[in-house]
Amino acid sequence: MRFVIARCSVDYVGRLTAHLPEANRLLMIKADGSVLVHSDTGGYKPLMWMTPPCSLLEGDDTWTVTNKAGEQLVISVHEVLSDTAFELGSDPGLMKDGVEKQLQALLADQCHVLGDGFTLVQREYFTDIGPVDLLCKDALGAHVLVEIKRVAEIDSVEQLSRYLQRVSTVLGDVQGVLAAQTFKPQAKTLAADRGITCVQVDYEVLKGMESSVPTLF
Amino acid sequence: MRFVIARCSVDYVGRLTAHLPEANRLLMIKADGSVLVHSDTGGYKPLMWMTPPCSLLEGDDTWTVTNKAGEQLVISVHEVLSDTAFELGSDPGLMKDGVEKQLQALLADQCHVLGDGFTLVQREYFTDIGPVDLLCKDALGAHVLVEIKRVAEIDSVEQLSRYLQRVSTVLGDVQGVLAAQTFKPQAKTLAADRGITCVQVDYEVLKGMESSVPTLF
DNA sequence: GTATGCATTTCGTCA
DNA sequence: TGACGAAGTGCATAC
Repeated sequence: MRFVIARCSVDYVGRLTAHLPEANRLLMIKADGSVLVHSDTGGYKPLMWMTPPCSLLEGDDTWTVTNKAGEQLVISVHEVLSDTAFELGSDPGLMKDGVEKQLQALLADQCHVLGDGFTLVQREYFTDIGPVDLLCKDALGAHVLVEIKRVAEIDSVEQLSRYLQRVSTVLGDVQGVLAAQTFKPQAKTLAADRGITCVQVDYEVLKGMESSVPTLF
Repeated sequence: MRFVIARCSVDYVGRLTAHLPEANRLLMIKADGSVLVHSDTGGYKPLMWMTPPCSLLEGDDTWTVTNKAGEQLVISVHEVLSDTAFELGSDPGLMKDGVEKQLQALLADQCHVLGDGFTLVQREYFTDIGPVDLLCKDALGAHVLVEIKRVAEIDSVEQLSRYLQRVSTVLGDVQGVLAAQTFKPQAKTLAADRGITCVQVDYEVLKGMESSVPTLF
């Protein structure tokens, strides 16, 4: 990885055009060829960048970064304050826990929390417009489609509505359940309007319940 | 801005939990307090980060970054390979051209490209479920709602559908037009199903047409 | 402060 | 490769 501190102006021409006036910034060139232009504020996101694969043509005082699609980052380097490089080696990558897939796995195991007497028929039930997170049956044996989100927004209700409409032509009358850790007010309102049940779930509680099962015996 | 090259392991506990095993990485501490952990690959996005406002507590070999919500980034620094800092000063910020707002302005001026004899009634027409990009009238004087996207996806159709349903109670029968530079197939299909017209627009052409008008006289 | 929608979204997965 | 959905989405803006 190479770090250049430079007084520079930058232009991006690609999906949009953008211009950065002259100022001191960090230019970061990664081993994979990607280039990031960072300022001292506005964490996380670079002011401008080019994602790999791309190539850097380093001229006398103009650097040009080009990718496959022909998008360009043109950096005019007016003064170099520092130019250093380090060999970092490859990164082992990171482990995540708590995202939607985990929630889906937990709810597949414990779908009774979604409704009284609910049993799992299938996880990732595929329709021709996409996969439904869970297909369950309620206590009376009627089918239930379950959509799982970390945060349920209005789009989640629309998505489940489409599934319900689609699946009803195959399975007949089907209920809908939207399960999430948090619900946006609009989502709750629209869900109620569509006859969709909202079930708030707690990831930590679900995880605790699951881990308690194997340790009990 | 401070740059530390270090052999470190990192843990994030917040909206999810994540762990980075020991490896050489760049730790970037910005003037606004934000902390970014970058590896030598995977451009643009840091492996882990904390966005401002947040505070860094620098212990002997453990750095702890905490934000208002109580989320934490815990960095175990095993070996520091480099530790430098630069005063970059504030950034003048960047100029953008070509995003949705620009497209909206251009189409407001040239709404005839959206349909024969279309005239603009109002830009950013506010409804109680949100603003409609353009309210137009067609050649016959009937109202038309226009939703503008750079890329039209299925959600764009849902969004316009909601507006149409809402506005129809006020303005009576209303047509819908979805204008975008590119359309996802699903969006086109659903739009056709809902009786919504899709109009593909070219940003460069619109811009050329607009700039030609004032220079003609 | 909360809610809403855009983003050069980026990023993964799967057909 | 293209399409689709999630993201610790981040981020600006309107209410």
